[in-house]
Amino acid sequence: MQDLLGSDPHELDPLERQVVAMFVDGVRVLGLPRSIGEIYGLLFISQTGLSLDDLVQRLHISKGSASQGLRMLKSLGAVREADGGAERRTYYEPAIELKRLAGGFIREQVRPHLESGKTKISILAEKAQDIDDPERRKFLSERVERLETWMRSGGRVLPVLQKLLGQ
Amino acid sequence: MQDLLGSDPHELDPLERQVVAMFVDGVRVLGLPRSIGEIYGLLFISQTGLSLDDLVQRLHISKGSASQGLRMLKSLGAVREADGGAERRTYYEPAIELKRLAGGFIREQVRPHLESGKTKISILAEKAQDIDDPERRKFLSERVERLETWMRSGGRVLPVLQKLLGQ
DNA sequence: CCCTGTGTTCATTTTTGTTTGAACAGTCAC
DNA sequence: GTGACTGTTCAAACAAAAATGAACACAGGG
Repeated sequence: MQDLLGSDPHELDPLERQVVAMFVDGVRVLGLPRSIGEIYGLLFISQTGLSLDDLVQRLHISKGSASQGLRMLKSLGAVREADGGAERRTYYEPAIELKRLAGGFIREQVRPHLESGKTKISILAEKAQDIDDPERRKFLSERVERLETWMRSGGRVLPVLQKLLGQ
Repeated sequence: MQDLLGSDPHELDPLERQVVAMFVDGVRVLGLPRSIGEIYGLLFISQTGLSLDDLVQRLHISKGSASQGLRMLKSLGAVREADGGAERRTYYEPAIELKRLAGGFIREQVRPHLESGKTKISILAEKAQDIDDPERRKFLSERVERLETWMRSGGRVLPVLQKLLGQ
């Protein structure tokens, strides 16, 4: 079904395309899947909330991708559901405060790794104590200590980051 | 050729294995390939510098991977060549100062994206001015302004990050 | 009920990115 | 020169991650 009266609203216009591409690039740096960038990008540049079906049709992605992408974006606090009134389907809007976006990313993607890292290091620290050769043991202790320093620095940095981005 | 007098020096001992696994996890968070984590991890836990061949044999990776991995680690400032005296082959040692590691990562992996992002946004800003519908144009300008704010925040944060990690 | 519209799940396919290994280049010793 | 050794390159093979789409669950409405 072609729209013969001007541009097809199902297609992205060049400007939208460019914004979407920008966000696709952006999320790749963060190690997130392409579809996340497409979805967030389109929401970011849209004046009205979009439904899952809107995303499917305009981005040419599958319902599955759109559903999973929205789930992740919600968990990151990067999109919220608009209160659609009596509407059946739900519409999504982007969160555009950097503070919120960064906070969600840190909470969901960074902190868990920091935590599990700390655990692994303490296990390592114990094992290092069991080494027989004293010289080797000393060296390992130093390196483990270094890892612990790294983790402490990481822990100190995150709150500062969040604070600086909240402006 | 089996070493019958104790552990084979070509094989990683359990502790080394664990450290390597930790770094493999770590670099994945940063979006870097597995081999980078393996190589840096083994260097980190080794008391002496290691040659390319050492890495190939102990990690069971190809010469190609080792060569490319070392190149990237050098560009990140995460390994340096030990001054091997009259030795033919070169030995590599890890940089273990967080400041240096973070600095290299920011310089090589983060800044370039920030820069290209700024460029893209200014192109976007121009295009937004060409939109006919005044309401749409106003909305787009706001969003572009928002993107510029994000970039400014990003630019402000990096130096602080480097400073905080240099301790 | 049954049917339609909305959204989720998950096994399979597709895409992307990494690793491999063979060919090659450079260097030193003889 | 020639051979042994060290390291690089890059097309092809492979593995990991993401997207697809069909089956499914759920919620109104008629």
